[in-house]
Amino acid sequence: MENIDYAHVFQEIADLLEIQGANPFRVRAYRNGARTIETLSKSLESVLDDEDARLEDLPGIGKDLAAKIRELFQTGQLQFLVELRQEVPASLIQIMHIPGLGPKRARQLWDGLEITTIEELESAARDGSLESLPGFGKTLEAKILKGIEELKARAGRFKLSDADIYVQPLLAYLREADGLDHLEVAGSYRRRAETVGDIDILATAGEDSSLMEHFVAYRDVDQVLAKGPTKSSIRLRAGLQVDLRLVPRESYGAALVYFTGSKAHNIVIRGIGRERGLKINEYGVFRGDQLVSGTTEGEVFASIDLPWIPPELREARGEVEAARDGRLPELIERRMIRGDLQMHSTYSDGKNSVEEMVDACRERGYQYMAITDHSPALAMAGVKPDDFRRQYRAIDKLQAKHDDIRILKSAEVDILDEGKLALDDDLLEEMDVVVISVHSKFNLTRDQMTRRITQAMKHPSVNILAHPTGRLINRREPYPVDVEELVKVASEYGVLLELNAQPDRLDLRDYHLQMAREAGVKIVISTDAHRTAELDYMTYGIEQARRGWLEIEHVANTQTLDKFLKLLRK
DNA sequence: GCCGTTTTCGGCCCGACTGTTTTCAGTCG
Repeated sequence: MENIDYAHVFQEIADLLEIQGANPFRVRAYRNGARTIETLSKSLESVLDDEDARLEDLPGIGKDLAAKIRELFQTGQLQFLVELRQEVPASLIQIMHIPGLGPKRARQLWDGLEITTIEELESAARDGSLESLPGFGKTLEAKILKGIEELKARAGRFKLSDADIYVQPLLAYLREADGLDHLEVAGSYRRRAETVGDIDILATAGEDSSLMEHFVAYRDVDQVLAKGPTKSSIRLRAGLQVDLRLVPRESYGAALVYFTGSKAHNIVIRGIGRERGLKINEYGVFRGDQLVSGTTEGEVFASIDLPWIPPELREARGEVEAARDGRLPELIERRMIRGDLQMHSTYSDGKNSVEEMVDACRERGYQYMAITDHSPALAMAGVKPDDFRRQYRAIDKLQAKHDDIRILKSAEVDILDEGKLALDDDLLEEMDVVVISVHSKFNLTRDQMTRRITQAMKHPSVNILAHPTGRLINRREPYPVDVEELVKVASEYGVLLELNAQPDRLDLRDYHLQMAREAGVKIVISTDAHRTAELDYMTYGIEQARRGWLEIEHVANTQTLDKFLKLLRK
């Protein structure tokens, strides 16, 4: 089991206890334990193996949770959870994923109307019987129906970062198989799409290879869905379906193109082949019955006179035409990043001190960084103006110790009603860079929200608009906002737009980035790290930037410190 | 359920917002 699987068990317990009406601090204890496990830099099972390490030394893990971890490790299940599921229908947890419904209302639905599933909830909302429950009115009913729609639309999709957690160990395991020569993940995972449905792995191997046997014997298999000589499917315990295809060596490139997709991209490619009398499929490129190429991807593209196209671009958004005309972008790479412009410290809701964040950025070879703690408008997380000034003095002292990195004084300032900012102008003027973002009142109309944000962008101190659409992947839709208008105002006023690299956010999205690129608006890729390890989310930002066609010149934090500062309007 | 100590138990984040209500409960961050 991976760390995230242990974390999920504790989250489920927390959810079920919450519905039961348990002591809220007990619930939180399970959630804290889950968070500790999820953010652990090493595997929980390696802690179990290590004689010098004790589970109980991990923050939030006491005697009880440690015992539960050991039980899970040894038996693969947890008696306590089994019993809990008999008391509370686990399907109620799904109901709590609908915005507006929490543990109390889930309990109310169960007690009052015997609703335990999304389907039952939907029909009760449709026939109006929900309104018979105290506290449920027409507005909430409509909100629930909308929430169910959105939940259905994303059913079964995994965030890319979650898929990585399962796919990487599986790949390492598969590479141990005898007689293997090529192994690669295709599909939306390879295109680095923000969510993935299932995982397609392609391989080539010798005739006596153990690969297929090895695959279905993987330790995390929940069910073997199909097993054949050239294709097998498994479902992992996490619910992720993985297909493994064994293809002939001479077809490997063609299969990789075919299974990497996207479907729309493949249609364009096949169309060009057909114009030239070629048939392109997963087995190769054919003229009549004659196989003409297909061993590598490069060969397949070359057969229709195209250069190799990076997988991130294969979305039929103009990449084939660009390839044909020799204007494929030279996509940005991780090593080009020289700074990170959004991160938090213990002054607000970050887990590491300013000094620890500075050291972590130096370790990553950055030339500059910005500490962007929250303004006071965000409940609990906010830093008061005096404390910002205290932080800036601390930064001065820290800066004196390091000449290899510039620590920019900053803040993530809340955009309030009507586009006002949550900090006073004189404090904003003391900052080296001002980052703004929306964290409240998401239910404005599109026009109101767009006006609110553009108004804030026009403030003369503002430099960067962070996570411009506010979406949380698989959890919350973006608030309604006209991104095209944001891009236009950014261009007029010299505001940079953020690509937030948190795997939950990835905001702006790939096609917005393409839009910004066209408009000449520079992008800042920031991790929004709340602990040092999250600085490595930069990779997820880079991948989305590549999907958005961004090159080095389009990304402000690829520039040297001097050039970056010149990009900030003053 | 965890933590830290006061070593045996009390404290654990809390304010904004929403939709419902008519003074507040539930959700959210």
